[in-house]
Amino acid sequence: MRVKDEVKQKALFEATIKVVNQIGFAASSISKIAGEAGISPATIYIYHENKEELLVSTYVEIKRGLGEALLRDFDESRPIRDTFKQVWTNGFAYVAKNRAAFDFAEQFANSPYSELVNTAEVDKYFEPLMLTFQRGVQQKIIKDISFDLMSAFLFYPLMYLSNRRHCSGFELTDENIDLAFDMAWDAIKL
Amino acid sequence: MRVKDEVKQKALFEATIKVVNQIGFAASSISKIAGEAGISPATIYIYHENKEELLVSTYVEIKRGLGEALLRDFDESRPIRDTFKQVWTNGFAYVAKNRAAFDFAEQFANSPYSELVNTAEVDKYFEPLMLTFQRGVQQKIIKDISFDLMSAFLFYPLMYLSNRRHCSGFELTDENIDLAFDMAWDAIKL
Amino acid sequence: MRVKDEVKQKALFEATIKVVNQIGFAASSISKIAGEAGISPATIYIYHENKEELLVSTYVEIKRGLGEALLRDFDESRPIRDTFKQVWTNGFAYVAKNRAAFDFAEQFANSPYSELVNTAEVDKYFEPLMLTFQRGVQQKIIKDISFDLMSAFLFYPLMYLSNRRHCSGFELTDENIDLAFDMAWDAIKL
Amino acid sequence: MRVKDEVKQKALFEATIKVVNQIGFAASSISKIAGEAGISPATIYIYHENKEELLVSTYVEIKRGLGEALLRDFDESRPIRDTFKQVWTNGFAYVAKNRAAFDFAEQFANSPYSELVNTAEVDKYFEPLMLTFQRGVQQKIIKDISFDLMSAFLFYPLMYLSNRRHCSGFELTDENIDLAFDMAWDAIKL
DNA sequence: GATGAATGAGTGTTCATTCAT
DNA sequence: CATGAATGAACACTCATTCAT
Repeated sequence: MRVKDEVKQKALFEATIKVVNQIGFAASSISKIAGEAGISPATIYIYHENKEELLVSTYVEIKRGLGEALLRDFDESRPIRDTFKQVWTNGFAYVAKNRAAFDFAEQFANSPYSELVNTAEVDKYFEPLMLTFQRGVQQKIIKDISFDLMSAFLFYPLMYLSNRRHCSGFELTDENIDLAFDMAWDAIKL
Repeated sequence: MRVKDEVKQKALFEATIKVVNQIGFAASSISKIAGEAGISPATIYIYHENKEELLVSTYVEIKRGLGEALLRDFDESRPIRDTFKQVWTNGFAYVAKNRAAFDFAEQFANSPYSELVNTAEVDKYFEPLMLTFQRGVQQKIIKDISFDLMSAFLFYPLMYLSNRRHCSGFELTDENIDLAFDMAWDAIKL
Repeated sequence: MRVKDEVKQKALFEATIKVVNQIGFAASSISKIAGEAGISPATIYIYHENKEELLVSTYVEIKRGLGEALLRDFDESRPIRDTFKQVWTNGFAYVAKNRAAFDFAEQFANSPYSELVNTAEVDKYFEPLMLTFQRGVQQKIIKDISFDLMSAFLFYPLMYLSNRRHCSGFELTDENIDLAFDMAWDAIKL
Repeated sequence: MRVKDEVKQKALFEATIKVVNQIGFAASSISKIAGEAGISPATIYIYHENKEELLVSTYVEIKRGLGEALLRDFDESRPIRDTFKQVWTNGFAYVAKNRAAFDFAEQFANSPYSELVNTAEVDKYFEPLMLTFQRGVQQKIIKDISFDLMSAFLFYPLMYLSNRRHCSGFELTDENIDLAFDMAWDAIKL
């Protein structure tokens, strides 16, 4: 893979997301993605080793963007609850702005492709959150639980509530988002 | 005339689940499922209209079993917290016993196939839970929230914690399960 | 093949004709014909050895009916031109009443299945015409030509003009039919 | 990028004709045609949208060739009878040289595929004949009949007499061809 | 006599990928 | 760098036919 045209690279990511969201993982094909991106199927193989690598790197790219978004205005000096609330709000804002990318990631994460992801790389994008969580535990503000357990009541509900497939009834108003955060905080706070 | 074989019917469901779990939704094919079930691909079309219907009915069958499992020893006369705790425990017990079915359902629910499910039929299996939830709200034991919002902090964390793809770090010991339930209850209780 | 239910036998012929006309030879299948006839595919094999034999015998049955129709009111004692004119009129009347059967025969006759027909048996149904033709030649009323050559200008134009696929512009009014016969007769008369 | 191969294109047409003639429309398949042409079934889809389009375009190509052949040495300045005689002779010459193509066209024209043909395009190839016919009617050399009616006694008998399936008894000698033309002319001349 | 279950072989078509240009 | 041509392998699905009931 020779990196040359960054515009094309980006168009390719977007086409991949669009096609997968429109017709699903199973029906998505290299030629359809190429068609959507306005390039030849053969050209994809200049930018990506194979189909698998295209999908995985698209996912990682999304995760990178999500990590960036969640950490916007991140300020460790503020109280831990405020920090998490900011992340929570950022999360819903990201979904509102990047619905397609989010939907793709949800589908991807539940497919066997997800096993091919370099988890260390992805985790890196969320490291500050991990550290803040640990600080919260040490300061006895958060329950003495594992990161997974906290995620189950913080990040995962966020995803559930944002997922239109699962949760069409939840309106993403500021009020509702605040209400939901209170619930999440009740779950994890000591 | 030979009689339609219920054993074969069941073997087909199990083969479908197994294949999808092993190689994923996208790579699963009728012929692979048939091979796993030890029958001819053509035979599948005697039992199911097409691939879609095979997958959907497999999912609905799993959901039926899950509903049944969650409602085991269901007793509305007990305190609402106890009722939910029972459901919670039943849920983890179901996953422990039916890991494959659970994994299939997780993948299915995040695929576009999920749009083909008759949601009314599936919801029916979980109706008593809905009613208990509503009773909890009326009795001011549970926060005044929608069913979706409660699910985000009760059923969905259960699934997350049970999902080995997402959450390999959480050990499903009784202790951990109890701890997690406390968190869920903290989130939804008034 | 055990002949048992003549009603079913007839329904089978009609279903065969209908299906072939609706979807064409290539797409016609035993199961579709069985469906149209309201019986099981397996039952067809009680009445017919295989698909081929079903189609061929349907064709022969049609030809029998056509022969019968053409020879209605056949009277060798009348002038030869009148005899042929009667046959000509009968032919168009047959098509008007048995459009489906006619269309089937046209499709069949141009397929390789036609090679499987016992031509001697079919020719038998049209023998009186052959004899009248020969009489016409002997009496020097008709040109000294082969039966094939006469057919090319008598029976075949009849079929062409009746074939909606080829000839949608020709209206089958009595006047047009008379006019066309005059042309046919001009061609073959001495 | 490899260049689309015109030789392959032609081989494909010929293979299509050959297979259809050998085993019939109903039994002809893409893979058999590909096998005959010495290419992969998938390659056919580079040259043709689908099976239907392959068959239809093969037919149109044949019709184009037939039109060209019929109009060889076409000279409107000669007497109308001579013009038609020339066309008639050309027709039999075409069949003699292109038996396979002719047989394919006969089968095709009697199949439901024929409905997919752009008739305007095909008619164009035969337009000069149409005009000559109209001139003949105006000059009161030919009966005042429709083009269809004339075809029934000119082109169609030509096809019948050339069709080995229908007409094995007619020998295509010059003498017989002349004799048959006299009959056709008797039918249509005023 | 009648039929639904069963299947191996086949259908038209699309796939991910390679390669010559 | 980019691509259209090419393909073996696979796809979902239907076929004609058999057979136990």
